Amino acid sequence: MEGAAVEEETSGSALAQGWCVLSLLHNTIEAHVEQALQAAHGISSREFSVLAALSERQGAKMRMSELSEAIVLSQSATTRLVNRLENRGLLSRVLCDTDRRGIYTSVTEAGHRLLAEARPTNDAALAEILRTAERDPQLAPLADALRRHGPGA
Amino acid sequence: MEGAAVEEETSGSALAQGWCVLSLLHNTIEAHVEQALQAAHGISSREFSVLAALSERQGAKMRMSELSEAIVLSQSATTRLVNRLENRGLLSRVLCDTDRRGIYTSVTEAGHRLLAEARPTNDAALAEILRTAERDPQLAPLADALRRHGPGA
DNA sequence: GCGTATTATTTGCAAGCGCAGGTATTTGTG
DNA sequence: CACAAATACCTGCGCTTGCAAATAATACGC
Repeated sequence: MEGAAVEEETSGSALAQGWCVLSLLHNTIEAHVEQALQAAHGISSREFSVLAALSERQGAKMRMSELSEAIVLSQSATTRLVNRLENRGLLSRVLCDTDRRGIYTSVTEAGHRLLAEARPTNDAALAEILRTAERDPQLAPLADALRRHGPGA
Repeated sequence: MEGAAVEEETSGSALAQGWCVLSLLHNTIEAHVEQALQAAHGISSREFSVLAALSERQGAKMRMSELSEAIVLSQSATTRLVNRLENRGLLSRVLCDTDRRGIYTSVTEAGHRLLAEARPTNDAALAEILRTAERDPQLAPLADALRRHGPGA
């Protein structure tokens, strides 16, 4: 009786309902991962994602505009995010010699080390919150899809 | 032009990779929906979700703490978010008479009207960005799961 | 080469967020 | 009833964000 608090029929479309669930799942995971990363390594979820995204490029570098697109963040926010990480010595800016407007952002040695340290924390937090999510009937379908990382692929 | 830019092998775990994709999908959808709702009705994606969440409760009301849990937001942010919506006349606070600490937040008539107006915008923006997402091989699996709103359910 | 449009990045500003701390109310212990 | 602990909500403060405008460099037309 008391477990049946969420029985709405969602007067919005099925798509809106799905988006609502996706959003809920995302926000829940992010909050959990954020806390874990912040507590263990002093970096935010977004900062981690920047390091992770960059490290997956050859040379671990990317242009500012590419980066902002990759993490879906405004260019101004990306500039300051990179500033912060640069000030902590985790990233460094490298001028592009063929186009002096362009700036490559690259992961430093310290950045690679921090990323290597933080990855297990990230994975553990992810696994933990996903286990929890899979127990919620509303979240379970998407959570499963996430775990399997796509049905066909 | 450079459509084949995403060929990384993602040195992180499969879970981390899945989370990265989920995050990308979420942020992309949110950015798109945010713009649509803001442009057409002057409300943010979060404000819409508050109205939607409340309207699905009988009486269209909820306690502050319930609300902050439902939309995964801190209590302080929830307080101010409700303040803003209250100042616009979309929500109203109702004191709980059995526990004078508790406050029910309820959707006003104007709030219901705005929600009714904004739903089509929300649905259209959602449908549009989802069509786009389904063309991205990286996003397609999750986007499909979202459209079907769960494989089994 | 000169001037204009375009592209890449940064900065000013106001708004929203989380954390820590504060107030008001209820609950539990005696 | 008195008092401490817990609960529900609000406020001060610093940080991050997005939008719009500024800056710097390239590309194009002439």
